[in-house]
Amino acid sequence: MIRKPATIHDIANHLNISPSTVSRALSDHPRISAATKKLVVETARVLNYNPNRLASNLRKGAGSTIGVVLPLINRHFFANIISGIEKVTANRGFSVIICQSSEKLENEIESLHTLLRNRVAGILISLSSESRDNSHLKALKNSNVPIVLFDRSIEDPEFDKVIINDFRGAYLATSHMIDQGYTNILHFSGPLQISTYRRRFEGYRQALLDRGIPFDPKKVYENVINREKAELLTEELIRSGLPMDAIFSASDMSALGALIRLKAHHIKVPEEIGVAGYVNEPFAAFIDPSLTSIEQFGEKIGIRAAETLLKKIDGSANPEDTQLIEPELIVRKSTDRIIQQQR
Amino acid sequence: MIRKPATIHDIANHLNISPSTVSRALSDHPRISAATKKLVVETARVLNYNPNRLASNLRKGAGSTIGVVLPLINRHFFANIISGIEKVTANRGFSVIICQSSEKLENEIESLHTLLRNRVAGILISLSSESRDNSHLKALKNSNVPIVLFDRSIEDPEFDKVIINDFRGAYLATSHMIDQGYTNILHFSGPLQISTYRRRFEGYRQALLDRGIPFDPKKVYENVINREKAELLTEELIRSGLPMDAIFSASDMSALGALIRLKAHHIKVPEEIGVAGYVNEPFAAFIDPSLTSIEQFGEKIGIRAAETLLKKIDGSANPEDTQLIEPELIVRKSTDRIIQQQR
DNA sequence: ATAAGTTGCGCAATCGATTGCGCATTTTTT
DNA sequence: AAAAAATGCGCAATCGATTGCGCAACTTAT
Repeated sequence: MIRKPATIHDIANHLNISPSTVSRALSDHPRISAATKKLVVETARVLNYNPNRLASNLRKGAGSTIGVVLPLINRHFFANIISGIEKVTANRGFSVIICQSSEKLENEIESLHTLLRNRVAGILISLSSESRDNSHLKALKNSNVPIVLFDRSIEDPEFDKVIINDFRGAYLATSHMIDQGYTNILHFSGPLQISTYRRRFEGYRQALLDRGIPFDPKKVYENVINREKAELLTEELIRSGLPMDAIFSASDMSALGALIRLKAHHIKVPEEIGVAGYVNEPFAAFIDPSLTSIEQFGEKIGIRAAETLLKKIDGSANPEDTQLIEPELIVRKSTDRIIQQQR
Repeated sequence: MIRKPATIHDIANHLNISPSTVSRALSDHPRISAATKKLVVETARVLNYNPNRLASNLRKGAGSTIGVVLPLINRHFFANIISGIEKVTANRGFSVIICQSSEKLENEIESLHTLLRNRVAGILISLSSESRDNSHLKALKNSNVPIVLFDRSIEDPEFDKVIINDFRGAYLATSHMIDQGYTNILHFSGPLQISTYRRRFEGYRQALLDRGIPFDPKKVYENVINREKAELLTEELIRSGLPMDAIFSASDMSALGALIRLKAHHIKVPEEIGVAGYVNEPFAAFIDPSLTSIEQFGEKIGIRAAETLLKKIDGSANPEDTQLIEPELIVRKSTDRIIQQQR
C-alpha cells in the first residue's frame, strides 16, 4: 500500500484545528496551550508524522544540512574526518551531504554547485591537489554560505580553517631521530609547492638546525610520495653508497618503500638505519619493523571543523581564523634503537 | 555583501517574461521557442542562477538525494563502498546523505527518520551488528521509499540486496590452503549468528568436505574477531601443542594476531604453518609475511547497490532480489609454501 | 466596572519551482 | 477560405511548513 507521509494538515484535520497551530505546537510556541500541544504531539505520533525538511528549509531559507567536499573518501585519514563530522552534526540535528572531488578541480567546483543547489547551511571543504586557483572559493564568499576549510587549505586569512601543525609533526619526528643518535637524516618529501609537504620540510629543517646539525638541501628528495618511487630511490641510494643513517619520509607509503628495499639489502632497521613515516596509516603498526609515524587525529579534525562551522552557522561565535591541530609522534621500532624493542 | 541566490523570478523580471516560461525553458520544454530558451539560459548564467533543490524537490514530491546508512565510515571496506556509491550518484545528479549508525540499532533507526525527513529518493543501508529485529525496515516498506540493502542484510526476500558471496570466499581460501598441502586447518571465526561469519564458516567446511578432509567442529573457534583475542588464542594453541598446520581466519585482524604470536615463537609462516585472513585490509600486503586474504571489492558493491537503487527509483527495472558479488582470493606469502616467495 | 494586558488560535502570505489549463497567434490541413 | 492543429506563453494552484498580524475570550489592573 502506497501512502504519502503525513503532513501538519493531516494532524490539523484530525483535531479540527489549523495547521498553524499544529506547527506552533510542534515547535513549542509559548502561545499554544499545554493541552493542545499534548494532543498535537500525540496524534503526530499516531499518524507517524515526520516533518518535511524540504518544506521547512525552503520556508526558513536553508537550514539543516551541511555539505562536505573532500578529495577522496576511501582514505583512512579522510574517512576518519567524515566520521568526526558526522558525530558532531548528527547530535545537532544536521544531515551531511558528502561529495568527492577525486582530486579534480572540476569535480570540486561541481560539488560546490550541488551543495549550493541543496541550500546547505554551511560547507566543509578540503581542497583537491589540483586546486591552485581559488576563485571558486572566493565566489562562495559572497553567496553568504558559511565555510570552513580543513586539512588542505589556502593561505587566505579570509577563510576559517582547521589544519594540522605539519611543521610540528615533522619537527617532532626529526628531533626524535636525532635523540636516537641519527645524524645523517634524509628527507623524502612530496611536491614542495603543496603547503602540507612544504611545512613538513620546514619542520625537518628547523629541527636539524636547532640541534646544531647542518641542513643540506641535497638530502631532501622531492616528489617521493608513493611506495614505488620510494623503492626506486632507496635502491639507488643504497647502490650509490651515499652516507646516511636515517630517512624521514613525509608519508607512510614511501617510508614503507624504503623499508622494503633496506630489508632486501639486509640493512638493519633501526640499528643501522632509522626510518620514520607520516600520517600513521593503520598498517604502520603491523609491518615489521613497525613504523614510527605521526598521528594526525583525523576524527578530531572533523569534530573541530564541524563545531567551528556550526558556530558560524548559528552566529554564536566568530571563531579564530586558523585552528591548529597538534599531531603526535608515535614511536615504534623503526627508529627505536636506544631502548631497543624493550617493552 | 550579502546576496540571496537568484531565482527564476529574477530571471523572469530581467526578461519581462513569466516564471513559468523560465522554468520550462530551463527544463527544455518543447512548447518554448528556441529563442526564449537561449535568452533564459544566458541570463541564468549571468545572474549566477542555481536552481533551488529544496523548492524543486518539494514540488515534485522528493527527488534528488539518496540516503546511505552504514555501521562505520572509517573502515576501509565501508569507505570504499561510499566511494563507489558517490561515483554513481554524482553522475546522475543525485546527492548523497551519509549517516553512521556506529553499530547501534538506535542510531540506525534515527538515521532512517532523518533520511525520511529529508524526503530522500531512496535508501541504501547496511545493518548495524545490533540489528536483529527488522521492524524498522519493514516499516520503511509502506513508506514507499525504494531501499536496497548492501553487505549486512537480512534474509527477507522482500528486500533487494547486494551482498558478498562469503561462502565462496571462504571456500576459495580453504581450497587454496589445501592445495598448498595444509591438512589440519583451524578456523578463527566471528559470532556465528551473524550471517557473514556463518557463511564463511560454511564455505570453510564445505571446502574441507569436498577435498575429503574430515570436518572437525573443535577446530572452529568462535568470536575471535580482533587481534587481541587472536593473540591470546594462538598463544594458548601453541602452548597446548594442539596439532595444526594452518589457520584460516574470518578477519585480517585476527589473522594478524595469529601471525604475531607464531612469529614470537619462531614458527615459520608459511613453511610450518599457513595463515590466511579475510577482507584484504590495506595492511595485508605490507606485513611480513604478507597475508593471503579475500578481496571483497567494496567499491564495486557500492556501485552495484547504487545502480540498483537508481533503477528502482526511476522504475526502469525491477532488479533481482539478491545480487551476489564474487570475492577474489589474493594469494600472498603467508600461505605460499609451494612456489615459495619466488617472483 | 472599565481599561489594559494576556492567552489561544486562525488567516493568509511566503519560500522557489513546477505544471494543468487556457488563451491568443501562427501554421497546416481540407 | 474555413476548420483544425500546432506554437508560445501566462495564470494560478500546488508542494508542506512557517510566521506576522489580527481577533476573540479571558484575566488582571485601576
